[in-house]
Amino acid sequence: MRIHRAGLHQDTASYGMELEPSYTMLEFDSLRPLPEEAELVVPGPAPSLPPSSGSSLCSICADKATGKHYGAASCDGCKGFFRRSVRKNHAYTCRFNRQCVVDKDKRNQCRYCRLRKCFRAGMRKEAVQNERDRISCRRDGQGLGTLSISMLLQAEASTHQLLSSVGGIHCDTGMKKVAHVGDVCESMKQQLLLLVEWAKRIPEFCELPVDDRVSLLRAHSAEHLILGVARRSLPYNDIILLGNDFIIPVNGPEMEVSKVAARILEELVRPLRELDVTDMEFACLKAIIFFAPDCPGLENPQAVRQVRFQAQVLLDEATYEQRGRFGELLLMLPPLQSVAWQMVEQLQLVRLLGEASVDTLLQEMLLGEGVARAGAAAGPGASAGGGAATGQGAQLKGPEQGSNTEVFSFMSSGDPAMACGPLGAQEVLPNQFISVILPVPNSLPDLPLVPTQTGTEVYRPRQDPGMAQEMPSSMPIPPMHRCL
Amino acid sequence: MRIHRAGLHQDTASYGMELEPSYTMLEFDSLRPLPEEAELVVPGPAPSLPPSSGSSLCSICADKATGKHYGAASCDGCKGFFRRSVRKNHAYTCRFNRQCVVDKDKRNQCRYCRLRKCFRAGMRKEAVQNERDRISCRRDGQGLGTLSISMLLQAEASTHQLLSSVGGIHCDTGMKKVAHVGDVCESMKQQLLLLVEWAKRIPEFCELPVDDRVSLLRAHSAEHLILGVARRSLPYNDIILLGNDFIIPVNGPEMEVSKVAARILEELVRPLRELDVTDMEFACLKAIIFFAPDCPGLENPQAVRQVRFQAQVLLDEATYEQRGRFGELLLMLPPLQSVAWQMVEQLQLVRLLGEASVDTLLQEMLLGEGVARAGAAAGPGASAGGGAATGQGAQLKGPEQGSNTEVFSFMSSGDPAMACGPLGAQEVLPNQFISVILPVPNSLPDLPLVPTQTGTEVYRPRQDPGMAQEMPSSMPIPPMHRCL
DNA sequence: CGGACTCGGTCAAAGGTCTT
DNA sequence: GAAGACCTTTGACCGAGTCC
Repeated sequence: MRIHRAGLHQDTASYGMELEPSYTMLEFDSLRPLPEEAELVVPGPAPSLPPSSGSSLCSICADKATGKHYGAASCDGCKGFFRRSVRKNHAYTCRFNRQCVVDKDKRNQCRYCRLRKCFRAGMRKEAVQNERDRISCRRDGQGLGTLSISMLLQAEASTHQLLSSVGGIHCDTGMKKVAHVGDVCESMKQQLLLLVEWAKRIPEFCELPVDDRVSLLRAHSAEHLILGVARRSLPYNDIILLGNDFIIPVNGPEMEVSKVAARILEELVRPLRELDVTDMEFACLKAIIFFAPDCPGLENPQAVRQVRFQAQVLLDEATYEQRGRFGELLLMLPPLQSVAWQMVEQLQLVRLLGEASVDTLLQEMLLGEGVARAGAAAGPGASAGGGAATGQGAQLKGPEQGSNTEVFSFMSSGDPAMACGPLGAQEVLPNQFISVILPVPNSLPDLPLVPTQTGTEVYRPRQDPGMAQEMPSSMPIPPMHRCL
Repeated sequence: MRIHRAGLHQDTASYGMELEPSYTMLEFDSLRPLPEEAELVVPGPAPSLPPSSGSSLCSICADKATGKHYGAASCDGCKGFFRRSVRKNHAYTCRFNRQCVVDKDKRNQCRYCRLRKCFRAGMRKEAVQNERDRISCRRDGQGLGTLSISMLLQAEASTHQLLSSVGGIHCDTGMKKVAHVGDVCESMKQQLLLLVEWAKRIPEFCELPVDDRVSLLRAHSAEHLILGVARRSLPYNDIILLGNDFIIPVNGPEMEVSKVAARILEELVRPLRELDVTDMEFACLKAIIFFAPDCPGLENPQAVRQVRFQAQVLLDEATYEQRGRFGELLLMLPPLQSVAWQMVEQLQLVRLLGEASVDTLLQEMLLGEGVARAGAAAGPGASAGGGAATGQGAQLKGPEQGSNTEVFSFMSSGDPAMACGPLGAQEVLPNQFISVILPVPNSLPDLPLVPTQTGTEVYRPRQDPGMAQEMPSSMPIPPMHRCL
């Protein structure tokens, strides 16, 4: 570099360096470079070619110089010696009279005199920089935790294999059938089973207590369905592609379903498409959603929080090349949660209307019903937390001190007959309370699923996770437990 | 290299500038002014320092910048480093915790963190060209907009002034009164007015069309209330401190209210306290929540999205020195949304039970009712979007093609008398549909607000933003419009 | 036309690597 | 651990298009 103006700091006086007995390197600070002629070991004649290449000789040991280093023409040896000495703050001592000859042959015989000659030749310790990063290409994986992107991608790939063999590669929308309610439920069931399989491929998940595993699987399963369907629908416009190759058009016949589809397209598919989300990012998002420490009734929320932390750091590092990308991805989660809730409401409605048979797995995972084994150990863990009756099944919060006696209550101001209709056809679990309000069919109730054009709203409470404690152990095992 | 200039600062004892052992430690100099601010703060009076006037600081290492390079103001060193890294497709690895400090002195100590910071500062791979062909697309825009942390902090401070004079500094919980329903509503009203004032101090907000301003104010007002109360309650345990100095104890008499309080404490206050959230971070979070592009009926969602983008990048930059902090902060938003919805349900319930008079402002902003002027221009903009009947008022989505005729429908299987009771006492807006389900009072309905111990769930639809178009213009101006 | 900007490239002199 | 031959990275400086 050319900023060697620092060499201009002149202190006239002392080249007569006094030989202080102090043996720290501090003493060299006062040394000033001597005129080169005076210092050259081979001063005068310089037989062959000193004048042409003045920089060819090391001004410390007269070896061949490799350039100027730290302010003085020097060889690699003296360069390295000076750097090591300064970096490590070495304190040398001369065993003789500090008048040792320093040349190519004898330069290693006295470090004290060699270093002193470095300073005299003009080397400055300020020119030695801080230690830098290593150059070697050691590949060190993720230093944090055990969660890795490759593992997440593998888990994802393994659950997609089944899918790809079914769906094939035919992006032709026109070839696909429009899904009816039963198709949607069937697809959801498939996807939920895949979600369980996905989770089981994550070691961090398998190490959790079984009740926590169940809680996590139930907590945000709806969001996983929505995220999955949004991802699958990325290549298309105005349609949602289900896992079983059915589609839901935005302007389909079943209006309430199409409304959810429209929100998926507008609030999720479109921004995800604009971001051009990668598989890696999807995998991380999925894990971030899955390992939700706020999930009610968790025995060990801190463990879950740590896994989520690893996942979000993984996503951060996977996206750091684009400013703001990480934030934009995480900011997809609130609308995802919102859309997922709306979908659950639709499902609740469908079940109550008897439009389709809602599988017990869907009931347990999406509707938060079914036999409650999860949360059995919620006792002290959920102490201050949980609380909150949590309407709308937000995050599957269950009131842990709520009533155990729950009954179905259903009513429609428009058609009271509907109230009791579907209830008989489904299993009503003991101690289960589900109340639902149906929208008023006011204009065109021609479509079976759509009693009204306005919003269809369903209230969906959750089971009490604490009530399992009082349940007889002989009760049937819920479907999710059988999966695990 | 500029280490030569280091010679000017006379070193003390340690010439062997060893690595500071702390250089990988967290350093929270979060008050470091942003480069843009630094420029703006010293606008005019710098005639004496021409060299420092036009030049800013490198946004990566704070060395003197030589201009904008690849999208970020940077020094020649970071410029060259970025170019080499991109050209050679280097993949660096941090030997530490990926939180290395990157400044003028230490920028060469971790290439991973340096490159990461280059991206964070706004450098883009695409700006690195391989050959000598100039791509004419210069003037890439400002990169980041005009939103600044100082402005956000000012807006925050100005709305807190009123507050601090009221609340004073008495952390003695015992001295405060337990809030009743009316106190809670009163506090909410105060805070909502402060929210409006806060928004009006943000230039980006003021530049939006009036309908969009109203939409934004309504969209996430409940979350702002919850975030504010959580922040205010940070120093306390087991109580929630309202803005008007009342408190809500977790084990208070009004159980449903206390349940919300418990969720606030557990899901929001506790993690926020563990993070030790700063004012700056709160300010950014508030803006991120506020500028929600998914807000229904927005005339110009892209403008809102850009502001939110700026806000989240600001938060990212304010937190980048602590690994994972940005993600943890953003991951507070889903539970915040969830708790906010539950609070709105409680409010809905309170109003229906006639427990307290719910101000029209609360109705408009929190319950999404009242005169609908917002969304009047929703016509083409909300085309594909919105859709979705959106139960539970998720993000205030309103069905834009839904029915305009909405009626109250209410039912309780336990106490039918309650169904019609409160409805008479409240104003039923025209074309309004509100259906609410009340929990079954099964065990101890002794508390007025708490009909049941189980979850209290309220269904809360929103008004149709599109219906305003058909409304006569002579209708009364809603309270929020008067504020603006 | 000319100065401000921001690309690309250069290469002395830093750094690190690795065998002896 | 030190020495030093050998290779990589850094960044100050410069030229060249482009746009005011």
